[in-house]
Amino acid sequence: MIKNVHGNTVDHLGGAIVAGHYPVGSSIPPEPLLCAELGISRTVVREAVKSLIAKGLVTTGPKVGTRVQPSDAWNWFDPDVIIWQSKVGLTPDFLRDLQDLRRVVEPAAVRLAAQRATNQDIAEIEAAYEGMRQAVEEGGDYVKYDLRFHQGLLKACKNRMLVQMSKALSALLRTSFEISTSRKDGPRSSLPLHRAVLDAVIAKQPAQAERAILVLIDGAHDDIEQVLATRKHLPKLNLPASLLRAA
Amino acid sequence: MIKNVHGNTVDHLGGAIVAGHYPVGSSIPPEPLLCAELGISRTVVREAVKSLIAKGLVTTGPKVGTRVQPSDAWNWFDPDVIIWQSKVGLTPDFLRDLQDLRRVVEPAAVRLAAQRATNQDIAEIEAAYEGMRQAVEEGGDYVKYDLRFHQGLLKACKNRMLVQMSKALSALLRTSFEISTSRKDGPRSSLPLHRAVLDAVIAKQPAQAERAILVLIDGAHDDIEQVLATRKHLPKLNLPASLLRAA
DNA sequence: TAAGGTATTATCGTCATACCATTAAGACAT
DNA sequence: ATGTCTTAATGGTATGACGATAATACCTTA
Repeated sequence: MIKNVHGNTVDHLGGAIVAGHYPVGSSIPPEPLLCAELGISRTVVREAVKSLIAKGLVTTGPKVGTRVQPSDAWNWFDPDVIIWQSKVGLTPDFLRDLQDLRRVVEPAAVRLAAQRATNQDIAEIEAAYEGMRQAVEEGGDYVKYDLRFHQGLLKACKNRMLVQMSKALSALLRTSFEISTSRKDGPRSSLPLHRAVLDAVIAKQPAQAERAILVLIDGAHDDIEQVLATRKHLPKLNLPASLLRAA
Repeated sequence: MIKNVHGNTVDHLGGAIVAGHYPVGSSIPPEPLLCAELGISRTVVREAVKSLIAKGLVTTGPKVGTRVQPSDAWNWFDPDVIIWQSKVGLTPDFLRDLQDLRRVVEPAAVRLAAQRATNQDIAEIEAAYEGMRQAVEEGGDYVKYDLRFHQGLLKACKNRMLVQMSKALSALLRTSFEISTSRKDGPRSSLPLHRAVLDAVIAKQPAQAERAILVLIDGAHDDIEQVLATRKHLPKLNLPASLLRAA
């Protein structure tokens, strides 16, 4: 953590921008200032800014400085952008967008997975399921295997775009899973739902698999809604840092 | 073209990587070599590489050099990556991935649009439709307005992620539209289908809108399949450069 | 006074050089 | 044959200089 100057700088600036620290359309401090503030050389600042440009967060130009782009120009599927947004707080808007996305992507993905999954894919998902089952019965990291289960599904549909999305979704999935897990008998009750999805995929029954995962997703959706409702007095929902390290 | 050294360098390297010029997992030439080959300073090379890292194309490390990442680690929703892939040739695989994606995203987006579109959104889509109609009857750039029509729909669903996707999809949409347009009475016959989608959105009938756009998509899908079949002897389908400038 | 062109200046863009840090690979010893 | 050490290749960081560009201020002129 003490080294990695470039990575830290990108994180710092990207996080600050996503956090709304710099108003959209305005310029962030000029390069020399950033050098001084962060105690780094101009080289690092410039390379960090280049990374931010590639992620669509800013544009640059002589005399105009480095300007923050409107948020709909950002590359919202960039894992870093998702992480930063998660860190600054999962606003209801952001959660709704991600829930929409999940409801769009996952059913379609399992439909494809039921048609295209290889034995290898199925073995991996089965292993993840086994991990979940063990976590319920003997204790263990349930969320970890839950994540692996869903990412296995996304991977099994053999579509690069959808696989890419699984990375972006992972932040939401973690949140979603953490919330579900923290509720009463979450894991134990959702285990059979997962089993149903997996069985349908193994049986190559796309429609059935889609129905099964919709149950799962809508359940998670309800959980999140409830938690948001009870925390409505808070402007935003902060995640423990531990949730954000895995993407 | 004579200036913009950084942009040109990113394009050059990114294009070469996506084109498979450097085998996955191997290293691209060391920085000093690239400086010599491209006649640029090391600063530019390094900043370009940082951009490529941000797009997920490569990783770097001392002694190991700059290594090309496997293609499923790339940020496939980055407009540049899409452009480069389009330039190198739309392989059947890539087209299939994009078709899948379109079939997943657009129906869902239209469903949401039918629920959330503002009058402003509808006015824009209506204007695009009017452009299409005029292009059919009096001649004009049909594809331009077709694109605008579909992007208007994506925009109307008020979801940042889906809007983002519209940018990535635009390369495919252009191809798709160009192909459809080049077939018999494509535009004239698809005009009423577009009208049906728009009417359903205006009437706030999500299910109906979804059905309507599925007809549209599957029609385009068939057209592309046919064109691919007749060109099967070609390893890839090259696009005219003129199609690639708009993303 | 108002309008338009010109000079100034702030800021990024590019280049060049030097030195540091990391690590893969090969030499060496056990 | 295996583990350890040295080393050299490569990227990482720092610094300084100059060019290019666009916003701003200023100055000229009608």
